[in-house]
Amino acid sequence: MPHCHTTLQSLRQLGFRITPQREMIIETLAHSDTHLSAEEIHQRLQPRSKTINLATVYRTLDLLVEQGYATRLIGKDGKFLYATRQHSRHLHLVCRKCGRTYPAEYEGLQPFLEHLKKTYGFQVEVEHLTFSGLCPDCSQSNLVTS
Amino acid sequence: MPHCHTTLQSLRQLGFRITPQREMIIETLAHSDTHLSAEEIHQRLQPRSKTINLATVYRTLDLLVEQGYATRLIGKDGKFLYATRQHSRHLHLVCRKCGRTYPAEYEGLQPFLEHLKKTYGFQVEVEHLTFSGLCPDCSQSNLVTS
DNA sequence: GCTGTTATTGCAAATATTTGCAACGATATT
DNA sequence: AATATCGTTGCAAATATTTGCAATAACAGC
Ligand SMILES: [Mn+2]
Ligand SMILES: [Mn+2]
Ligand SMILES: [Zn+2]
Ligand SMILES: [Zn+2]
Repeated sequence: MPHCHTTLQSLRQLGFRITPQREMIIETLAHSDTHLSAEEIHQRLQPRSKTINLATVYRTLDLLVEQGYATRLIGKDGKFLYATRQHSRHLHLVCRKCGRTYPAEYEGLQPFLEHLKKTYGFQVEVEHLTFSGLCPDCSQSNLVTS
Repeated sequence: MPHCHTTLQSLRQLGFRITPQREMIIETLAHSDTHLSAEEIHQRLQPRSKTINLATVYRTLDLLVEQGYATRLIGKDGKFLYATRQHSRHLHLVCRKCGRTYPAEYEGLQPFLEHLKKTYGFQVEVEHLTFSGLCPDCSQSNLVTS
């Protein structure tokens, strides 16, 4: 069963209704191999549905994030982007200076996340963790005199 | 020398101009003990300056984040909030379900950040790191059937 | 202190995201 | 299959954030 169907079933079990709009949005996001903005999802749905509204896309994405089926991150241009949990897992290292994003492995992070779980009872979800800082290129030219 | 002056001097050395607007915005943010939104900063400046524009506040905050003097995070209601680097350092554990933020220590994270530095040359800035996941309360009621 | 250069501002318009509400339709019940 | 319930949608309006541009003013050089 493809993951978008799994998500739909889970949502139904949680008491949410499965509308054609939600089906299309989830399917589009799950089948994309890149992060998508609400606007992009909306445009990709135009051929299939003339009437689907952008607000519905936003609301569905909010629901998915809230329920843990998608993650939201801030794109290079400052707009929100979304991806499903099936999106390959990696850290996002985002340079505050040039805005570029570098993917990175997060395995070494596990011990610390377990520590957080034990100490605070908080379960961090590693999909799409984002760290902000300075990339190699920008580190050289920028020494902050604290 | 108060930290807001340090920031102003650093910005000047980087070639940015020190305008009264920037002074007021930086001072307001640096002296606040909580995260502030652009709108809140703008309102707090009204008594001092009738004409300061909200767009200027946004632009100045962008500059501060870009240059590493402030951090931007997403507040409980989804709006952006800002804080200076002088803001006490801590992790933000943000629950995706209820939206609450739990402060946490980040010391145990250092080894992993050094690993990132060695491996990718990326210098993560720990001020205001944000982890998303499920808080203790919401963990119980929400089991995602993957 | 005056002058020139050019980064920064205010304003208005553009864009991005959220929200109220009445109509609609998914689901459970019969 | 028809009905009732109530979560969801479309639409329009509200709000949040960004951007273009001409006028302004910071600051370096004289
Ligand atoms: Mn990614
Ligand atoms: Mn904080
Ligand atoms: Zn960079
Ligand atoms: Zn919670």
